[in-house]
Amino acid sequence: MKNTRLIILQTAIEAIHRNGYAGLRIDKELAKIGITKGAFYHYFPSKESLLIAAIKEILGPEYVKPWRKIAEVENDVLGKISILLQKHIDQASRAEVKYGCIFNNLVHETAAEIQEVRVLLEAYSEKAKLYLKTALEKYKKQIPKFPGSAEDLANLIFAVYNGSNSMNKLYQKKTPYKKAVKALILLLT
Amino acid sequence: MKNTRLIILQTAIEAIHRNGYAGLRIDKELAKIGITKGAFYHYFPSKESLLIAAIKEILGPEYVKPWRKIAEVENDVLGKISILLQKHIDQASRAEVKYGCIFNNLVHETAAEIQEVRVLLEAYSEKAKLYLKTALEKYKKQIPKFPGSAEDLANLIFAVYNGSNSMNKLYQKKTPYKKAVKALILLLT
DNA sequence: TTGTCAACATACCAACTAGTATGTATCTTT
DNA sequence: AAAGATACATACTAGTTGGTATGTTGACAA
Repeated sequence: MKNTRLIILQTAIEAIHRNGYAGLRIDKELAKIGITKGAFYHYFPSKESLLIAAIKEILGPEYVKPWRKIAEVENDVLGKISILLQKHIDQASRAEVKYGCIFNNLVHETAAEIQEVRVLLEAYSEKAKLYLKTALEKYKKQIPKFPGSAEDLANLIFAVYNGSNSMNKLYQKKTPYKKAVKALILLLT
Repeated sequence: MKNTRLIILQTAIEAIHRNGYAGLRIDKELAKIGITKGAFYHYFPSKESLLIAAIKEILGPEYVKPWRKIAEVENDVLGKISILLQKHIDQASRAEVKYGCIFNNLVHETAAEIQEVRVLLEAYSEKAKLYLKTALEKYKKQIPKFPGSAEDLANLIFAVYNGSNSMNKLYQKKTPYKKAVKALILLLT
């Protein structure tokens, strides 16, 4: 079983990560895989449908995953959040620092242009933020330093998380974002 | 005096704001202005040189400006920073919420692709961050709640500032970022 | 055995797009 | 006033790119 469709999806995701969706050249990726346009248009009616499938089947769920785990945590929420924020960058390969988080990149590139994609990305992002908010509410006592609502704090953490993408891409190194996370945790503990 | 060059720059900036640099179609913008390719290539040797000129002459200085003012402030740094972060979104037009901050957009779009542009953007960003850091160091006593270094805090504030762009574009509204800023200020006062 | 359909391959196109080659009118300098 | 330099206009090209129309092959159902 070859599962050509999945191979197309994965190859496309890698390419989008490097060059963005607009920069994705279908022909070239197909040539790399060793198949032709016939195969591609057999599985996907258009380039845009490929993007939507990639988000729905792979990128969206992957983005939400670590945040869902936060909601399942029982103790030391702050420590777990800290680790999540750190991991986001520590585990990032050189390519990921250079090219950024593909989910966030797509927000920047397509949100203003393709409504359907924006709505999709928003849904996954909201889902992730809700997990975070839930965790923060559940263990509010563990964060005595913060006087505001879990909603506000969740948005702050998310802003930093999103900001990391800009900082990594711009500076091509991890230190600025690391310092930001350090400062945030310092303020909360 | 017509100053065709400046008109090209401003028109291009608007178009880049809407469609990104890759999405900028030189011909179409020239048609809008009512000039031809002869004029364009008289002033700019290439599309890329147009981008670089736009950053050096307009976008870079504009980006740094509010941060320089922060460094000149004498009292209530935190209040001034809060206002800066708020203004960033309060004064933003609907178009700016939809299309995001053009400077930050360029970071996302071109940093990984065009080294020269990345280095330029990094320089302006560093300049702005240095102003912020200087102000924070100068009036450290005004922020007793923060135990870390001015460097770390400056990076946190910048991460939030950068994150705003993602949040606005994704949610197409100002509230999530506003909540994030609210939480940050709450933590610092 | 024949018909159907999924899973591709081949060949082609129409539209676009940055950039170039060349021409020309006006302005400036000498 | 002659000689450039400046500020454009016109016309064209070479390379790309998403998408389509059509053909082929093998599996499987009837």
